[in-house]
Amino acid sequence: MPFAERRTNAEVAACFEELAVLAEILGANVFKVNAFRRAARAVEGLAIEACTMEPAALKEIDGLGASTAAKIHEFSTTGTMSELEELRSQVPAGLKEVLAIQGIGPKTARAMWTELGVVDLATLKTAMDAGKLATLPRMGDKSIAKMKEAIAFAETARGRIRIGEALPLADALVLELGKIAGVERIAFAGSLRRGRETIGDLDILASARDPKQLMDVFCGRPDVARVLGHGETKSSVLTKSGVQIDLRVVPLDRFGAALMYFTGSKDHNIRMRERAISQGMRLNEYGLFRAGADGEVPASTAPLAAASEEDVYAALGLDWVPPTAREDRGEMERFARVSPRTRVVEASDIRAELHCHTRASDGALTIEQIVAEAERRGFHTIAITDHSKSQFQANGLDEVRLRAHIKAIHAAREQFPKMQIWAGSEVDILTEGSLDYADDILAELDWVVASPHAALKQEPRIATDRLLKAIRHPLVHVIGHPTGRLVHGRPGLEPAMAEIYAAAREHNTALELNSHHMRLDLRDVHVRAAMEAGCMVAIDCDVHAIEDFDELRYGILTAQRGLLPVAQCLNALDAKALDAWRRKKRC
DNA sequence: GCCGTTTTCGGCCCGACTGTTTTCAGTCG
Repeated sequence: MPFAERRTNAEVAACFEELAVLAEILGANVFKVNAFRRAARAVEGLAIEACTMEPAALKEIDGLGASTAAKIHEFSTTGTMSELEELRSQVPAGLKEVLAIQGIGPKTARAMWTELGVVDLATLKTAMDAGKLATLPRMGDKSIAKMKEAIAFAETARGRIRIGEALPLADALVLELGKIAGVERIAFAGSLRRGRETIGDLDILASARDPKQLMDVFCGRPDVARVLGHGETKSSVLTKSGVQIDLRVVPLDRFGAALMYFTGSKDHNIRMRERAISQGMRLNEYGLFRAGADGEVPASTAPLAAASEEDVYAALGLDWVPPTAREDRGEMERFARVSPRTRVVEASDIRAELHCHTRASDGALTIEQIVAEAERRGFHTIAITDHSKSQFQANGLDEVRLRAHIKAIHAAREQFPKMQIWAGSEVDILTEGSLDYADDILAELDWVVASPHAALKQEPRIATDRLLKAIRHPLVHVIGHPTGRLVHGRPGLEPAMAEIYAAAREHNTALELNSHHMRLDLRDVHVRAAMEAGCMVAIDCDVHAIEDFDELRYGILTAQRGLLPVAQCLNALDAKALDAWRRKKRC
C-alpha cells in the first residue's frame, strides 16, 4: 500500500469534513451530510490508522458503513476519493469561506452562488456593495447589515485559542461574576469544560435571583470591546483580546440539565436524547421528562431529573460521564451501569514528575528548588532530566558536565530524605534514531527520557523508524513529546502511531503525555489509542520554572479525554512500584 | 449515508432566536 503509510486519520477525517461541506452546499440530504460528519469524527478518534484497515473491518466501526469504508479504502490505495474530487469540481473552492461566516448557512450560500455568482468572500462583498443581495428571498436590510458585521468579525477574529489561555480566563471570570449578589451558582461549560486543546468561545452558565443585574455587570466589564447581544437569559460579548464569551442564566433547579446541555458535545447530547427517547423519555436543556403515549411531553410537566447532571445521567441508567469523555466515542457503553469500568486518572493520582530541567541546561531553577517544589506538592519521586549535548542552544550538557550533574543530583538526596530523586537526561533522538549519548554514559543515569527536537518535518516512514529505534533502545524509559508538535504552532512528526504503540508495549517503553498547553503531545486521540494498545503513559510537565508544575491540569484533561486508566499512568504508581518499573525496564 | 429488542425501509435530537413574514425558513449551539 504505497499511500497507506503517509495517510493519517486526520487527513481522512478532513476529507469527510470537506465532503460534508460540499454536499451541504449542493443541497444534499441533511442526514447524508451528517453521516459524513459523523464518519469524520469516527475516524479521528480511531485507535489505529484507518488506512491500514480492510473495508470489512472499517464497516464494523460505529459511524462508518459500506460507502464510507469504501471511500477510506480508495483513499488509502489511490490517495484520493473520487466523490470528493467530483464535488470539488462542481463547487467553487472559495464558497467554503462564505459558508464559514456566522449567519450564512448552506441554503443562503447556495442561493448567493447560483443566483448572484458569489464564489468567495471578495465576490460576496462586491455583490453586497452593488446592492444585489436584497434580490434574494428573505433578505432584508437587517440581514444584510448583520452579514456585514459578521464578515468584519471573521476578518479580525482570532479563531480558536489554546486551553492554557482560555482556562485561566474562565476561572477568573467565574470567580468575579460569582461574587455578584444573588448569583446562586456559576460554572463554565462548552468545549473548555470538556478539556479540548483549543477553544472557540467561552460558555458561562449561571443561576441568579436577579438575572438582569448579572447581565448588566457582565456586559459592562472593562475588558468588553463589543456587546454582541444583551438579553435577560443570554448575553454575548467580545473582549478586547478578541475572545467571544456567552453567558446564560437558567433556574437553579434546572442547572444540571442546562450544564449538561451547554457542555455538549453536540454529538454526546444527541446520543443522550436518543437514549431518552428509547426509554420513553425526552431530554432538553430544561430537564429529562416522561413522554406521553404520543411521545410528546405535555406542557407544565415536572421533570424527572434536572437539578444535577448526576440526576439526569442516573435517570438514563448511566453513571455520571465526566465532561472529558463526552465526545460520542463509546462513552455511553463505558458508563452504562451494567458494565464495570476502570477508574480514569485524576490530578490527585499524580505523585511523580519525570521530566524537568534545571539551570544546568535551560531551566530557571536549581536542583534543590525543583525537588523542594515537588515535595511541597506531595510527590514522592522527581527525575531531573536536563538536555543533552546536541541541544546547544538550550545549553545541553556534554559528557563531562553530565557526570558532574549526576553527582550533584545524587548529593541532593541527603537534603530530601523522603524524596526519590533520580539523575536523568532528556536525551535527543537524533534524526536517524540513535541517541545523543553513548550507551556507557546512559547506563550511569537513573532515568532516560528520549525526545525528538530537530528534523520535525521528516517523512512519516523515516520518522516512524526514528522513533521505533529509540523505543527499542534498552536504556530508554520514556519517549518525550513523541511527535514534537506545537498546538497552533507546528504539526510535528506524523509517524504511523499504531506501530509506535505496538513497539512501546512490546519493549515496555512509556510514551509521554507532555502536559504543557503548547504541546499536549501525545494528544487526546493518541492517549486513547495508546491506552487500548496497553502502553504505559507518563504525564509530565517538562518543568523549566516553578509555575510549569501547574501545566499538569492540561495534561490531566487530555489524559481523561483519552480515558487513561490510573493503572496505565506511570506517575500514579507508588514510589516502590515506580522504582521497580524503572529497574525492570533495564533488565 | 447509517442503522435496527417495534424496522433491511423509513426513519434520523431539540429548542431559541431572528428576520421575514402573517405562519415559518434558516441558522445556531
